[in-house]
Amino acid sequence: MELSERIAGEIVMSEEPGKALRKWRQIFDISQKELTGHLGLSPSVLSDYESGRRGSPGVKMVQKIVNAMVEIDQNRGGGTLERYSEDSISEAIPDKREFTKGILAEEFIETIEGRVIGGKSRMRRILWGYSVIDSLKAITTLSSSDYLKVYGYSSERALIFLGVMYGRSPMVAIRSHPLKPGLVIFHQPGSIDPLAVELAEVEHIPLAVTDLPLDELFERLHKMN
Amino acid sequence: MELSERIAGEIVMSEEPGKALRKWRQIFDISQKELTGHLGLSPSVLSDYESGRRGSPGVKMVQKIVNAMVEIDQNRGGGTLERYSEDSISEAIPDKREFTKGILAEEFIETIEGRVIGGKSRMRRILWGYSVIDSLKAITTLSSSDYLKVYGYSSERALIFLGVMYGRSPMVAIRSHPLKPGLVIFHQPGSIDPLAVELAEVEHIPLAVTDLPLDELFERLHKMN
DNA sequence: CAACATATACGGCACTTGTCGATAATCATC
DNA sequence: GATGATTATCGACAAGTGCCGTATATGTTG
Repeated sequence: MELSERIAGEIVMSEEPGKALRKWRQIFDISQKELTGHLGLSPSVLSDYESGRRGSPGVKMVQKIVNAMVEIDQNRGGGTLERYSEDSISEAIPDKREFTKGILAEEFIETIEGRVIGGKSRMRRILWGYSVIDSLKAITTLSSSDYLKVYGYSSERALIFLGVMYGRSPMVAIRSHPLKPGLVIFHQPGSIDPLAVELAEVEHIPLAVTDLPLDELFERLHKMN
Repeated sequence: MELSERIAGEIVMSEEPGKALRKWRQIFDISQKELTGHLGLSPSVLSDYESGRRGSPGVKMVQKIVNAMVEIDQNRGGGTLERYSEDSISEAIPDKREFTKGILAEEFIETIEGRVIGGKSRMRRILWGYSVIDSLKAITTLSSSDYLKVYGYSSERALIFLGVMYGRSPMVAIRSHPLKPGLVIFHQPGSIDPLAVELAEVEHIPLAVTDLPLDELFERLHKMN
């Protein structure tokens, strides 16, 4: 899953590892000089690999190089990295934050005056952020790769769904998705499909409902920390 | 995406590549002897890598080894490979097949007397298999990693959902999942949620409904080729 | 516990990496 | 078309891989 592993894998399994190395260096837009500088090596080293004079670099070498590329990219603001992992933010996610310190699911629910309706077994989970999702916009405008972005840094977070009708679809989406949130909130749902509750139970994800007005909800979310 | 690349990536980026090598060899359940035999090498070679005497095998070495593991597994019937792409079959998927030659989505629909209700733009897609999914069982018994197994070798296949109520949840699941089918069929759905149709449209996945009795449906599926 | 299959350990040798530094070739671009 | 940055090429040498064969452990299982 790690991007660096994917890159490394591609390099290793490539016919000409040197070419693959170069490809990724260019994707990251880093010069041989900068890259080797970062590693305390002389530029000719990289050139030798890329051009194939050394045809089978050791895994430690590849490791160092890939890590260096990722680090350099990160120092620059992580542009490339992000382009290759998550996508640009869409309006389907009106709010999204990471906490500096964890907060118990229990407390989270309390703060937004939520009523727990399922997944009670894991109320003492620690959450590290939340994402607010406009259900309708999400399913109509988000691409599948966008879905990953719903989860920020940690998937141990609350997902708050707005505009929920029965709550069945969001829970099915969660069920079918490899990343699981630590808490699910429905904001002013129509009615609740028992299946939604059952899925929360099966996945051991606390599920709660809040009826706070939207602005009040955002208010309380922002005050959290 | 290639499993071999994922394995290679994991090996290369691992702290101890030797350990990772061993891990995968064991997952594939291949002895050092068999593996090295396949490569025309002596077993001590592998042992030396795995135990770390040679700490940084060259990429060509890793490549050879990973390829050998995959090949051996394939010669044996590809058990492990499959387990890592798809999982063991659950009753939520009563039927699932790969075709030997592709079939047009159009033809597929015709064969099962389907009525197209969305995603008409891509009727000439070629399908390479199908999976029948018992909707209720699927969402209640499949784990998220199981969901991958719905897709056999190719995601260019038809997904046939049984026991659909409105068709909303299956389409949302598809929407949120990175792998997309080439055709979606609902078997005797209750009513159809317009959103399901819209999603089919957005994803450019033909969506059709069939009212054939179940046994007749299976009959026709089996006759396909 | 034999007997067998499997895995580890290790000395040894040819060949390749890993690394430098210096020089030569490319490539923008002012 | 001269300047500066980027990449390519290459000889050199220490360190390490790639490979073998054999000897030794470490399991299994009849």
